Amino acid sequence: MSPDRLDATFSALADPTRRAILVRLALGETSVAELAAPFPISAPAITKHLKVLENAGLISRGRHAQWRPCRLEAAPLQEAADFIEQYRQFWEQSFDRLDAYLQTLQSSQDQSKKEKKNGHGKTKRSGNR
Amino acid sequence: MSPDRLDATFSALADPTRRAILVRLALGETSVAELAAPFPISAPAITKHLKVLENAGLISRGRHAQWRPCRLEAAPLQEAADFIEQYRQFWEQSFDRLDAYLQTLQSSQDQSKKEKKNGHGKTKRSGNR
DNA sequence: GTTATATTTTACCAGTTAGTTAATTAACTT
DNA sequence: AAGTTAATTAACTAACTGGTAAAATATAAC
Repeated sequence: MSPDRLDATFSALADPTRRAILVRLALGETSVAELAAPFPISAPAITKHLKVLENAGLISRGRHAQWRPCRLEAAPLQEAADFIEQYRQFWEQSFDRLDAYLQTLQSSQDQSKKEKKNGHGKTKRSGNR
Repeated sequence: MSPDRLDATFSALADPTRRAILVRLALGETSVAELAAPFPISAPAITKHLKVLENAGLISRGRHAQWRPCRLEAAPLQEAADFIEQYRQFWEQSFDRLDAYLQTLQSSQDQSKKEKKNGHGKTKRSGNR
């Protein structure tokens, strides 16, 4: 997955207007005017947002008379989710390293008592979903 | 979850240098100099990137002599993942709506033959993980 | 063919961003 | 106290962003 693509996806997602547009589009294909309706900004501003989303590959456009309907293209979103997921795995790993570290600390302190009960909440951390 | 927080998280993730820093930090806490090493940019530029990440809550900083080590804070990342996940569910739903639509189309065409075999690949779309 | 509707393009502006170099702060080392 | 190392702040610049208003384009409807 190219970094440029991730750049484009994440920066498209960084704007609340654009996120709202995506959520609306998940309900189905629709016109620019209907997309624009909820927002207090001008039509050209919406056109610009749509161009950002299109360049990021998050939406595509059609033609129907004087309307240019927008439809969702979810693939890049999936890539972004995958990046975060991969990252989340790293994060899990660093917890594991912390576990291991704390365990060695504890066992060096508890040399006399052979039991090492471990478990400082390993199962608690936000689940694997 | 506040929109501002999502804005900050996604725009922090929109830069490849910052993503690389996060991935490095997932391997463990480290100094600014070590974080800067792989990149062809100046130290002040790295300081700025770290400030962006810190403002987004994605990292936090410590003190150890003249070093200010950075450590990962994964919670906002999780929120971003949750947003995308929620969105992905919408996306699934729109596939379901498409399913329903195509099914009505097919059944209106196939009025004579009562069988409606459905399944145009419903199980194929990227799984629920 | 004129008029109305939907959308985009153009030209502009203010604020932000990512980078630079030079100077500054903070802490350790001798 | 003087010097070294780590990192930040300050001041500046070029490019990008999100917005505007006004003009242009494209299609439909009369």
